[in-house]
Amino acid sequence: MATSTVENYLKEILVITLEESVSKVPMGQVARVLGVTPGTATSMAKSLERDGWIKYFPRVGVSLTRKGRKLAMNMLRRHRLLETFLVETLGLDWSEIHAEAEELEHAISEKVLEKLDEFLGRPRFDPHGDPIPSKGGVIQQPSSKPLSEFEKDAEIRIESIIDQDKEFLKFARKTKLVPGQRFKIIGKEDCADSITLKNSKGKEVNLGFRSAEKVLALPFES
Amino acid sequence: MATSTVENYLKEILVITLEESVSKVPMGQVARVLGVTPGTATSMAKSLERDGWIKYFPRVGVSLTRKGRKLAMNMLRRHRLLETFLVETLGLDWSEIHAEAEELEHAISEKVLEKLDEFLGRPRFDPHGDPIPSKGGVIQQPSSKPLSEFEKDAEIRIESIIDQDKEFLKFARKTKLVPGQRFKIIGKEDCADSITLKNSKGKEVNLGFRSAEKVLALPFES
DNA sequence: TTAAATATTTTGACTAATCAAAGTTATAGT
DNA sequence: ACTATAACTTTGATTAGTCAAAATATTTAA
Repeated sequence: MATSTVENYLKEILVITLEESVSKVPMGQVARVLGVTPGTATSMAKSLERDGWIKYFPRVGVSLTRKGRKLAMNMLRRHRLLETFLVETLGLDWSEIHAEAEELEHAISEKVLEKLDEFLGRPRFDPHGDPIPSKGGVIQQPSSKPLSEFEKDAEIRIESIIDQDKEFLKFARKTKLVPGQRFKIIGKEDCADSITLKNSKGKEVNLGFRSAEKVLALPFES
Repeated sequence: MATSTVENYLKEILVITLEESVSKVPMGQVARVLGVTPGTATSMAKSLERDGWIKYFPRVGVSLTRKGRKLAMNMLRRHRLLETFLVETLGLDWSEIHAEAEELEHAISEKVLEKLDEFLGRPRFDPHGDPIPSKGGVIQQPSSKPLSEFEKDAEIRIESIIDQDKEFLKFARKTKLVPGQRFKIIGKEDCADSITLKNSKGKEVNLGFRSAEKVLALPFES
């Protein structure tokens, strides 16, 4: 049986894998999201590999095995169902549910989770708009489309960047135009070939249509 | 902050203290209820004393400090509120809620607990009929006594079931021998160690004295 | 009252998870 | 291409919680 520390490592690795569409997650990133020193992450990676949860590629990163991915998906399901419960049923504030679910997800049994799912009416998205994996670990990603196809005022979440151009990727990174980030389309001028985005901190980004076609995004329900 | 191991030790010490009306709980009993070896219980007792949760009297036993009792009461509150939620809201079976609550009680925050209490309508008794301590740690004990101590022809209302044994709880549920139910004692044979109850629908239940001692009831005036 | 049984404590060892700090390797920018 | 910086790994230490088995104390019963 996995400890809750193991569950956390696997879940975070999965989340990064999904959000950034990568197969190997570098140790530095693992350490950062888990709030541990790099050395801790490295030694944990070895234990996780020993127990068959991940593959560890020294100085490169880690990827989930099938077994690890299955457990991680299950954690994500728990987390998102719990967040839904906390908002829908208990009326907690949007900003506080993450930390709460983070604790509860390790304690709730499969049986209680099932009952909770049923009680909530088998929701397919959590309060953040993220999809809730099914019991079998299948996650239904709503199909994404290029930024250029969204309308003004749409709220979106970046899904992926098609382009491999180094300059553009640098720009994208600098402006936080990376997978997982949320924006609102506050301006769209077809005649001027321009789209303006704004993130939650009020920062604005301008893109031409040619660039906007290279950025895939999902509609986001708040 | 107390780890969940600490929380468990304190809660179990409190439960024994309440159930047996003793002030010091011997280490052997602590070890038994927590499922650890005696040596482990002893070394844990020292840590708990070092951190001010209990007083440890070598070769005699342990008692809770004020600080320890406060935390233990809070754990009992969590446990019983969670059991109530699992039965009332999620419809779990009576016999399975103890183990579930045992896990969740360490993960639920004070804030979520408050919301849960509100959602449930601030119940004062859990599904077993045991009192739920208030937020301040006050517990109201109803003056109930074991079924075995009532006389023939007495009319009673089941108050709580002390035993946690899965088989007995299943039996109790099947025969409606649950908190709130009313019965008349239609037979009591001291020499045969047997008690016979009848409910308002005429259904009869037979219990040996050993089981009857585990069922607390209140005299009921019709 | 003394030996046997029972209860408790001590000792030494182990695992999981962590950190700090030193050592190693890769990357990036002139 | 070479060095400075960033990323990663190793090493040695710590804490919580546990067990097995040996040592000690207490209780019980003959």
